[in-house]
Amino acid sequence: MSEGVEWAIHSCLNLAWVEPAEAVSAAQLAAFFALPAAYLNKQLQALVRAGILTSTSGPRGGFRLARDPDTISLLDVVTAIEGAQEAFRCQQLMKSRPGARKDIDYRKECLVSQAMRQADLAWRRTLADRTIGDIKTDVEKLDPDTPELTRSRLAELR
Amino acid sequence: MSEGVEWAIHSCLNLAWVEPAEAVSAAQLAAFFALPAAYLNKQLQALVRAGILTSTSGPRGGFRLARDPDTISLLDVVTAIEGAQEAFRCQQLMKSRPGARKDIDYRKECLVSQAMRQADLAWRRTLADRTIGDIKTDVEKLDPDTPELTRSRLAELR
DNA sequence: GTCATACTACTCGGATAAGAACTGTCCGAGTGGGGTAGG
DNA sequence: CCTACCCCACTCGGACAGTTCTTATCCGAGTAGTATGAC
Repeated sequence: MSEGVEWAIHSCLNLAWVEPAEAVSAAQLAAFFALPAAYLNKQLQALVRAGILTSTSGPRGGFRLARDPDTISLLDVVTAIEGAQEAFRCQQLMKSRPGARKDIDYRKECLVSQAMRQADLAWRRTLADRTIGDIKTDVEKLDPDTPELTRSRLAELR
Repeated sequence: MSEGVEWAIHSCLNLAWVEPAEAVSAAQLAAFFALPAAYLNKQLQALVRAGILTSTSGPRGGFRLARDPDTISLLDVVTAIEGAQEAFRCQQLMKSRPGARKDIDYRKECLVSQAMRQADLAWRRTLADRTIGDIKTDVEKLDPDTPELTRSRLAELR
């Protein structure tokens, strides 16, 4: 899995902690995490295309959450970066088996494919049940200073 | 995910359908599925290293299941090909956060990492619950001719 | 006919290239703000 | 002093290289079976 997923999730968390009216530039977020700015920008663009963030050009521009953090699941973020296709893609080896039929889509019928898909669904379900808002809340419970510390640190990097 | 995973699972299934005393060469399996022989051989070597198959050199040599199909889970096969490390590897971006502590291993403490690990565990649990023996049985229920057809087809490719 | 021996063909195993995907970088289009000059 | 205009710095966005991982290939070490020749 691309490391951009981790960058994206932590960036969304930071954006959830600043004022919704205020945009944060890719350069600020990159400086915050000590990451390459241009490449992080590339990942954030993917989040914009997925409808998770909105972007603004020019001075005082940057990225904002496009919707409430409670409506952004981890699966949304992962899908935005990695793409929607599942990790295991069936090549339909069953077609090479004697007695195979041409009219069957083995991506659905093959029992191996089904088992792998079932595991993939379990993974997706777990990620879909956890939102940016959840994690934001839980982090604040562990360390109540986080919102204020994050805001001030980002302000320094403007 | 590497496509070798699918090759490996289907190869194990075929090996489960031949006589346990009889070895099947990589060339036979490759011809069966119309796959590149040398590369399939490489994947099967990984299964040998993982203790799933045993190999024999020379004429009438090849690969055999190392143990009962019911004791070989899909997770075993996936792990043999892909490696044991989970897909999401935490880079500990939390360390860049103001108020972070050096003495904490954020690969365990970071809530993002925990959420991703939880999803990974759900995926692994699903794969661990499904064995080569399970699939073998289910396929035979759908098509009782499969064992005999597989054996004879492999014999042709000798 | 039987046994020992050498040979041959076959198989795995690891070392070696080609290709793709991920990672990282750079520059241009567009935008908003601030400075400046005129009223 | 107020306003309109122009310039500039800032930001995203997509096009362009470098690096790592996956995919694919090739050749050598070792082995089992077979043929051959001697006894």
